Amino acid sequence: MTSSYTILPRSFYELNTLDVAKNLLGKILKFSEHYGIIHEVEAYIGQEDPACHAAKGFTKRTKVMFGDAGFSYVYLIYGMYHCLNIVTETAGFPAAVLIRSINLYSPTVMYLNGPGKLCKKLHITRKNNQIDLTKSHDFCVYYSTVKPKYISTPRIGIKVGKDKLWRFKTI
DNA sequence: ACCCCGATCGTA
DNA sequence: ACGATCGGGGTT
Repeated sequence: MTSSYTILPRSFYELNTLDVAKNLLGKILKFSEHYGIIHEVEAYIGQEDPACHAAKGFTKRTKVMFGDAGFSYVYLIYGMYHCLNIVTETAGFPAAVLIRSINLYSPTVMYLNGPGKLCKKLHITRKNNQIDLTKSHDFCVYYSTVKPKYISTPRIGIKVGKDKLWRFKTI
């Protein structure tokens, strides 16, 4: 018996960010030899969202968020950890989904909670920034029919934009 | 050149 | 509760 994986196409990421975030729950993140089920995400939406890096406008760092959906946005946080995001919506509208935790199931089994720990374990760094996840077969997200139930909460670790319930976590 | 800040995490 | 550690972005 064979199995095939479908890479999520750009159209998956071009929807509004809250829907993309929820839809990413249960999908399979592949990076190099690592495979994990996405368990927790957060949405960062546009220049009006004070917690979104793009609230500062178009800069060398945020330009990827202003680009096409489906690209990786990886940045260094607190001088020692990296965070992985996937760009959403249309070019010109800066938004992304932060991948906060995954259930790693291959080649090792481990629950990676926290965006910094996730990137450290998978060896995702700024070198993996601005990669087209709809084209790469080494860094992508696979389709899955799983539709996990989830809870919505404020985003973690931010000082502004706490009123928005834009964190989605599989129950 | 200088300063402040931060989508984190491990330790206490 | 707090420090580690450094790049981004604004200011001088």
